[in-house]
Amino acid sequence: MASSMSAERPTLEDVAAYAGVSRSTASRALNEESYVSPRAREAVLAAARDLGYSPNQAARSLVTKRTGAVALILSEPESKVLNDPYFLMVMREAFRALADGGAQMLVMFVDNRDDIPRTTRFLEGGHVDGALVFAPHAGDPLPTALKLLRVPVVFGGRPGTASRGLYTVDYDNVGGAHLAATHLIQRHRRNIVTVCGPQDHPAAQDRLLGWQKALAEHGMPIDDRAESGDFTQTGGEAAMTRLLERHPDLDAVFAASDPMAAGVLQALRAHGLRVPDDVAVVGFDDNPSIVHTLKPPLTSVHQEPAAQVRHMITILQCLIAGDAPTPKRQVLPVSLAIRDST
Amino acid sequence: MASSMSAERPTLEDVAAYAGVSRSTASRALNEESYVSPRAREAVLAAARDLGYSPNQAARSLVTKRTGAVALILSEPESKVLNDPYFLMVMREAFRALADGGAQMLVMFVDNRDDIPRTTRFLEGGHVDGALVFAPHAGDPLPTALKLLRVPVVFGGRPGTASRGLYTVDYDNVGGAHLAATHLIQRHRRNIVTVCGPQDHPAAQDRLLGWQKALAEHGMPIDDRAESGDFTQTGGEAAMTRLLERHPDLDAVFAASDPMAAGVLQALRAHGLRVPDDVAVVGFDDNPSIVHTLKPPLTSVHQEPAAQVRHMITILQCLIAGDAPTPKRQVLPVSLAIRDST
DNA sequence: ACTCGTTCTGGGAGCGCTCCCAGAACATGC
DNA sequence: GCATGTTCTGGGAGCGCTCCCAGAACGAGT
Repeated sequence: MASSMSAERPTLEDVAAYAGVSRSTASRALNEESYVSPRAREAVLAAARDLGYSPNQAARSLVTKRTGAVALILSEPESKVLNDPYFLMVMREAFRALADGGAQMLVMFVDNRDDIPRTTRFLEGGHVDGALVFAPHAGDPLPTALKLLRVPVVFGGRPGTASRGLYTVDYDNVGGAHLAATHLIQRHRRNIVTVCGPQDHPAAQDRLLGWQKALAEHGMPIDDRAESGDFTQTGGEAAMTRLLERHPDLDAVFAASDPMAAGVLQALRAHGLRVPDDVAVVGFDDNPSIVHTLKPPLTSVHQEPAAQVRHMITILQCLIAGDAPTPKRQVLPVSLAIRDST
Repeated sequence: MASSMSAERPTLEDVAAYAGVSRSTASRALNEESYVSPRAREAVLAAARDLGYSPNQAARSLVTKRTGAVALILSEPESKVLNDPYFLMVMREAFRALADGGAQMLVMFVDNRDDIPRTTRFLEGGHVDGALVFAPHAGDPLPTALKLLRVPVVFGGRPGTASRGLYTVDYDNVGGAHLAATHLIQRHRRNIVTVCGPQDHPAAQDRLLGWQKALAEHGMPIDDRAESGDFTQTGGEAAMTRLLERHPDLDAVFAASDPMAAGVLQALRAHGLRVPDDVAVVGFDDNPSIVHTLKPPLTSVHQEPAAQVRHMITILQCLIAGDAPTPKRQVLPVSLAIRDST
């Protein structure tokens, strides 16, 4: 009763037989190598089309030692990631860029320390050719753990722990904050405060630093003028309220993220202050789904997640190919998108 | 110069040799099969530990015809997904549930029709054992395309097109909307409107239907009392403004999503109406990052994305194992989380 | 002693592919 | 004619694993 099922997937051998050539020639034709006669190539491609052939990845990667897959690792506690459209943009861009290069994207979340052994074991297991990692938290032990592996890894943003020697693609957070603060100064604001991010975040540290630098360059006071939010809207609102108590006469705010800027606007409205007439506000991220829905539309430091991800993938592909690109740390420029809030 | 590199990954043969048994016995010991003496099993496990052995997945799946990977396919245009924390919750839950079962999660986005061939080709290619698909849009051609494949597929939510014969795990949208409207009626509201979702969305259709049913059961008017938002906050605000013009004396609103409910609250505030004193508001989704930040906290129809995803995975695993679970269409119950907005 | 039955073991085959290498086919030079 | 390429082809080997099957080892019953 062993009648041959038509449901069997055709193999390379089937394609070769159908095309009247050998397995080797079929393989060469499909992999677009040289040393294949046009006649043979045509025949093989036609056969593959007719039979609906698609190569068995398992067999291929068994010999090439390549899986054609890349892991995207997001290391942030659940609550944070859920509210952050940034990660979704990153995921989409990564998927798209990888798919265009014929690679698959394997997503992994790391919620807590317990997930780390599983993650490293997985990466060591040879399931993927490399990994893109976002671990924005300073205390995160993941980067250190991954450093020991032989798997190529590229980090998005500056990881807080032991970033030395790692491949990273970061934004110019210092420069962006500097840009924002300078813009406020040019708008003749003289009483500038900041709602900064949590200082266990390298990105938040850099943004605070840039703000401080710009103000110091113009001889303006920085002490006691920074309040930390937690990168969320409610956190931004609370921080702004505290700042207003301390500096009732402030005339400009640099918020280290767009959601916090939204909170800032709320707090200002609650205090009866007009934007930008009484107080100018700048955000950071230039998140399209936030800046345009706010009233007034928010001036914000613009960064390009797509560019970051594509950069990371380029570097990773070099590493996978065996090259060691320099420099290890790349910093992408940011710009300022000026709107009605300043 | 062919000195053996210590960087070489150990194979099963190495483990067997180290343990002093054969390849077959080593395989049996590691795969926890019977017919292995305790002595041999111990030796093999110790050897695997000592050598840091992890099996080559490619080689394994070449013979087992299983990849141990499942695709998660999200079919929604970019703009929608970015604002929707629902998808991120789904992704995390799916990752976690699959990882616990030893399976990998491969994420794919389908933005437009052009992505469909790539997606089907990929699924046909045998890269994954099955797929979880979210395609909430009614016109989406993806479900029909996937129907023709031999790969097990389970849908989240009722796909608009040709849902007959597909495996689906949906929420009781009709029941949830009915629950919400009935609750408003019990709160002695007599002038109830709804901000419904886009009617090319099966879920939105169901929610409108449930609202209509509840009102009809109590002999209340439904004509001219539904305005469509696009599931976003701004859409909800606009729809509410239109409803207020038409029914200035309305005293309750059922919004078919939480973001739209947020817009409803904004519009009501702009019209100087108090919630819940003048107007009661119910949302849908019970999105934790929305309902608690609104003022007042929002009464909303509660659903459990985690339960949905786990259900989908259970069914998918059955299908992969070769079973055909019945019924094909599962509907999960929803409840009402009552807060201060009603 | 011998047959059974059960538990355990090792080797062979083979999954579908890529790589290597020997050699065929063809053109080009003297 | 023969030596010398260059282009093209097919078969063999082998990647690391699982499965099958023959047979060893061991006990228990006659």
